Amino acid sequence: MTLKQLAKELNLSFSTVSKALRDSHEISAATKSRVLAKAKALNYQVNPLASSFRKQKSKTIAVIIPEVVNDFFGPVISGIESIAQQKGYHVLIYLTHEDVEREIAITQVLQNGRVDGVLISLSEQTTDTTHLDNVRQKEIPVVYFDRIVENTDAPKVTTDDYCSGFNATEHLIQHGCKRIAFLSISQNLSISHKRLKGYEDALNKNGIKVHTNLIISCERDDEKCAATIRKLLKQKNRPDAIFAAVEKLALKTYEICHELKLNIPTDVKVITFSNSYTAALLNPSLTTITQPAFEMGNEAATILFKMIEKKGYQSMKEATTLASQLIVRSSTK
Amino acid sequence: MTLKQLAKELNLSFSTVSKALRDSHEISAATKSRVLAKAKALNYQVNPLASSFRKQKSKTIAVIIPEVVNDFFGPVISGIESIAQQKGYHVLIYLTHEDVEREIAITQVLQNGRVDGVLISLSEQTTDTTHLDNVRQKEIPVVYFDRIVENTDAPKVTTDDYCSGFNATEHLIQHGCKRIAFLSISQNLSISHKRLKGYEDALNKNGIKVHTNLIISCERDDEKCAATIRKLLKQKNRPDAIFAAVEKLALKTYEICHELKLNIPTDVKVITFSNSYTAALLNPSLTTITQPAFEMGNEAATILFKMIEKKGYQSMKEATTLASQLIVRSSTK
DNA sequence: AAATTTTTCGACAACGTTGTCGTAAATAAA
DNA sequence: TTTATTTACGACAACGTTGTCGAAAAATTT
Repeated sequence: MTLKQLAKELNLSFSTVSKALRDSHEISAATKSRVLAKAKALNYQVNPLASSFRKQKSKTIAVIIPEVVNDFFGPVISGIESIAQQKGYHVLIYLTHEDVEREIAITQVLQNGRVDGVLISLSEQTTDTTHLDNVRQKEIPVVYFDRIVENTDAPKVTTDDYCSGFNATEHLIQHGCKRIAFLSISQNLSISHKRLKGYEDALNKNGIKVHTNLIISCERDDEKCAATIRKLLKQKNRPDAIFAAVEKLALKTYEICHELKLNIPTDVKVITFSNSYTAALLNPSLTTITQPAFEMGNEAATILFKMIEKKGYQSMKEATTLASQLIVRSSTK
Repeated sequence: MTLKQLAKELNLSFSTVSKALRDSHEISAATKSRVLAKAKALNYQVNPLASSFRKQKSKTIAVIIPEVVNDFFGPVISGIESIAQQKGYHVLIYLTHEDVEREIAITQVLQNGRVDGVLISLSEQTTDTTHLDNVRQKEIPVVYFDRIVENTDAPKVTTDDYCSGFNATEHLIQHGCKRIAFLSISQNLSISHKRLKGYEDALNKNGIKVHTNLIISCERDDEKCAATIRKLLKQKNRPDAIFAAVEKLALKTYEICHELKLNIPTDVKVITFSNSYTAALLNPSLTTITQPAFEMGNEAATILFKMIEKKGYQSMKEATTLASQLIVRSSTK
């Protein structure tokens, strides 16, 4: 059932029918309702491929994320999707698997009208973002969230990573910790930087020297990761607290502590960034800095749609910061 | 940069250029390489909107799932996306939030060429699937996964829910349990049915009477859910084991047990379907039936692409069953 | 009643691509 | 050499929709 067929049924020109369906002021109320009724009766629906092609608007956005196998990106997607569904937009999802080459390949494919906007959380390998600047040059708005890049005038949505890092560290210090190790995954990510800066500043403020050998960047590989943590906790001068920048590292720490018969929190206190519901149920329950993941998706999508809908999106360069929550549980008591 | 502009640069007709780019046998090797070189030099990319429209193929599939905020659907998406990326397809994601009306609205939107295929895991409210039959009638293949519908000849991918239910129950019986409660969320879902059937058959086989008041279907609402479990565990004749059909209910059980000072596994043993990595780290570690989520996404996508690519997809009606894994931990020892 | 404006609709040309068909030129078969 | 066949390209018409423009008909103003 196409527009032309519908028009023939109605004895109207197809341009009239088209305008009637889109509630154009050029069409009388009488014919509008006649068209609408017939369209409903014959279950006519516009062909989105044709419509998108004609208008050069896809009514689709892309979400590019490293992976979706943790408790952070799931809610983020949910937050994005709820706004998109509201606005009548469709959501394409792409996973980079932390691979910058894939990230580049994906952005390449988006450059030609397939999407009207892009939401991205960078891969841990990404240092340069010309591939995203290329997208933006094609008038396709880009919003960064969580894993952002600093030196861009594109809008970004993050949580207050510096404050969270600072507060988490002070929390440990207040509970008597002197040798606090900082575990993160990638040196490239701005979130790692900021969390680390918060950590360092908190130590300095409290008169604790920053030991670079307590600042550890783990590999992606699960085994190497475990080995690093094991080595850290086995050394004579072992840290009395672990501050993990990502949940995975905290869970590995739990495993290793169990293996080495180290008690949490007596021997080692543990704090981590995490959005996992099960943190409260761990043994011992895990103190977390929990990010407002759903809200972050929501906020990023809202900004993106503003940019898509208004043309003056060039002006939108603000950085939005959402507050994370420090949830104190047994692992730091 | 369009095809026409590219053709003008090359002093060729745009149909020649089009054919050269798609490696048509009608074009000589010499001009092909000339075209390809120029296209690369000018960074020409086909307009996907135009191409899709012309061919009436979107190179896009839809994934419709209830939600993405648990450890099951995340890996499923990952499994789907990896195949799609391989095949050069794009993945649209839609969340029903367990709402059948939304599910219907979503399928409505997909009917007109926006996607070449659909992967779906039904909402817990869905009993009737004419909305998906409508999609299939429009020659758009549909593959069901995990939360499927029985009475359809569309392909379906599930895990061996009956066996898992049976084995989990026998596992509890072998550990001395007599009063095993079965907790699920929806009566509509075929997975719930099958898991329940496995539970019942295991009881019968072992000479244990099936008590209908131990078969409990929880509401979606978190509070009501907790109240139901609390009531169950507070009664004089309380069950000595909980078999949860979904992870959420097992975690709620943990919470309530903590609240009521009931010891797991001494007072109550707990087993659940779950894909959570943290199950091993809970207090006590949680015995799970773990589904091969990533593989399920992979398998479903593979079948869908076969149907999309071959025209003889009408013949594909098989049901694929993947094996789940019973991982015994402390909560049932 | 004439002139002007508004309302309401139809004709038509895009949007960029793909596939069919026609047709020269080049090659092969008669 | 003539005829048949293949090769290599161009012309052109779609695909279904939207937006511009023109023009009758109706309503309004002079």
